Amino acid sequence: MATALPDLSIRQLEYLVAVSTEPSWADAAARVGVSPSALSQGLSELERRVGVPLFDRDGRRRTLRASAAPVLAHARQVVALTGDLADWAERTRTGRTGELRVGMIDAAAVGHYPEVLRRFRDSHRDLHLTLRVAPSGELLHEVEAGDLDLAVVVAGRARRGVISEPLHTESLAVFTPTRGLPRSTARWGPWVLFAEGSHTREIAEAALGRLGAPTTIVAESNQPEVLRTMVELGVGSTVLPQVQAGPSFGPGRVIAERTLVIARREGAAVDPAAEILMQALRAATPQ
Amino acid sequence: MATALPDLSIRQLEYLVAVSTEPSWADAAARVGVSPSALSQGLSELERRVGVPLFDRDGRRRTLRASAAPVLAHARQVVALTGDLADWAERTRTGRTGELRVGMIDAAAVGHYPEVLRRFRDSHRDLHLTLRVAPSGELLHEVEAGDLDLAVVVAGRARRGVISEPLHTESLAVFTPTRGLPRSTARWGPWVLFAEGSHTREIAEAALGRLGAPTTIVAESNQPEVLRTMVELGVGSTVLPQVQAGPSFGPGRVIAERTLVIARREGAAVDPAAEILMQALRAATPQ
DNA sequence: TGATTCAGTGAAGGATCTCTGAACTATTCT
DNA sequence: AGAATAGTTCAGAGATCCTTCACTGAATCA
Repeated sequence: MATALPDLSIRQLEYLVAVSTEPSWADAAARVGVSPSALSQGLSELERRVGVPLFDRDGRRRTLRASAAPVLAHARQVVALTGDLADWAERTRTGRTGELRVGMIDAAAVGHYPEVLRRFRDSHRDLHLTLRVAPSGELLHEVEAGDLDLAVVVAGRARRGVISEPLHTESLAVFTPTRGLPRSTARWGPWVLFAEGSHTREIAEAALGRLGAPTTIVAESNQPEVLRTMVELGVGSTVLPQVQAGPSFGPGRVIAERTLVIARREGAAVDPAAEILMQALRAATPQ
Repeated sequence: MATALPDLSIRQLEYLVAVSTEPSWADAAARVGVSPSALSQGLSELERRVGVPLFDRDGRRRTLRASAAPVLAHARQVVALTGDLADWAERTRTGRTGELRVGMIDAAAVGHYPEVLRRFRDSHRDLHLTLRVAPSGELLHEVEAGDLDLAVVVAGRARRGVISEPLHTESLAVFTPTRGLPRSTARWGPWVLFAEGSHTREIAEAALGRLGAPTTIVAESNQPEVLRTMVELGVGSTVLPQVQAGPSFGPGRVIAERTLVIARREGAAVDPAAEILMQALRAATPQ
């Protein structure tokens, strides 16, 4: 039962299979890419470890004994299984199989990287990719909990257990219902901003504070669509990244920057598929 | 397809299985009888060879990732298969399974070693043992052709491709229908002997020639039973080993010796079961 | 808060494996 | 008989694997 298992190497089993298939040992050695000497020694070692005679000597030739059939069958099976495993590993390494859970804030998913996502999805058909779009805070929480392999969020306070890598910096600008902004920042506002807890809102509020503008909030939402509509209706001004302002507004007045980062759970091994997607994200980022 | 297979050692796969079963790596190391360090290094090496991350780091602890499941399944399967192989090897090594083809001349099978055969058969129930009883010449031919693993025959001319080992020497004696043998060897005979081609007949004829006895043959058979009956009927005298003369005759006059040998095919690996039977034969031989 | 213990890692060193290349031997071919 | 073929053995280089020992991070205890 709990017999110590003989430490047969896959290599030796391959030798055995090769010898059983090829006409001569020299051919077999060539097939497994090794010198005839190594093959000979390896098979002697295999025989020693199994502890049962496997070959008959016919002059200088060694031939497989009939009684070695079970060993040969074992070798074939293990070699085949290892081949399957190698295939699986190769697919996993190239991100062509497995599972990948990605989180992105809406600006990343819809504004900056929709093409990257589409291409990645296309070229990894068998990869089970799930994309979750939510505000940074929520996504970071899920990364921390191990529910996401990867997330693109707005940089904020460092969060323990999560490491992040800067990806893209963009400016935040003020957009107003009227044609221009008042000269005096004291007459800016009131505001229609992202909801409490949003990193971008924190950045905007801090910037407005520095500029001496009042920070009266008259409406909030996490949907930029909603914010834009409010502005169009004249409810107030908003602070948005360019990509989310849409074409109906002018260029806007830049008041701050925000940085998108790739966040991953600390200590988690980097899944090959995640690595590939990260490469693609970096490559698709201007500058 | 023809991807080079990673040379995963059975050892490393055992480590993986142990780690998946035991609560801590230290326990796992103890179970496979190795230092924690060796286990740690072995698993790192396994991970490197598979080329896919298998563990997550949780502080100083490493835990199996869910995505490593296929590797673990592979490891379990290969370890189980290797266990089966080890069992088979153990059974084969102790002669408890497999096949063994043995040849014996009748004197050996019926006279000298019936008990050895019975005991061997009893203690190796699952061994497929076939026993062929025939004259030495035929048996040697079959040994040479690889149809027998082992034969007990009368020593004769060396035959190429067959090696033999002396087992037992016994005397050949003359048995006559009358109470005694004539003084003069010239009046011995006529003879009832083993058939042409028998080693024992050759030995007997040579001995009779040396003694100056006539070698007129009046009957021949390979069955000692037949020879004995002929002698009882007064057809002639015979030359037999003691064991085949039977109790109805006196001690007989010793005129020669013959040697029983164990013959095996040259170059053929010694089957463990054959080795065990040979031991038993040697042990059962007096002197 | 700091000491202690536990689980695992990393480096050094030695034993063992396993490969290559070269010399060698038995067999087969011509 | 001599050459060619097939396989083995040997010595040595390099890889691998294991042990010991020192160490770190985390958890626990006081």
